[in-house]
Amino acid sequence: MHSSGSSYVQIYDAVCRIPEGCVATYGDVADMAGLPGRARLVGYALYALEDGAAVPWHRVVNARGALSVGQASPDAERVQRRLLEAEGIEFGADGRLDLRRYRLGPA
DNA sequence: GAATTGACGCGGC
DNA sequence: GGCCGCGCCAATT
Repeated sequence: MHSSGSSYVQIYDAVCRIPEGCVATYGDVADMAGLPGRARLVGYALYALEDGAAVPWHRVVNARGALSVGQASPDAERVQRRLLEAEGIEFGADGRLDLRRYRLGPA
């Protein structure tokens, strides 16, 4: 019934759990969503997000501390960086952020 | 219905 | 520390 056969709702819920001013990797979100090892599914779920969704998708970055949104929309990457900086997250000269400082605990 | 791609992660060199 | 290859599942062609 309410399962809808899609675990994407779980992923969206996990992303919504990321506190402001912090970021999480695709693998972490997958783990929080109960999908260990399915980091790619997280990317698909966020890609399917509609413009205006109540999901802080900009707080999701790859394991390298960089933004992968550019692979889908080069313009979206700039928007993501803007939102992260607005939350107090600083980017390095290489366009990457400090995961050891902003990344959430695996749990 | 099969083959390919894709908002990734990790181990190995 | 950076680059290469494999694995994973879903959506698209």
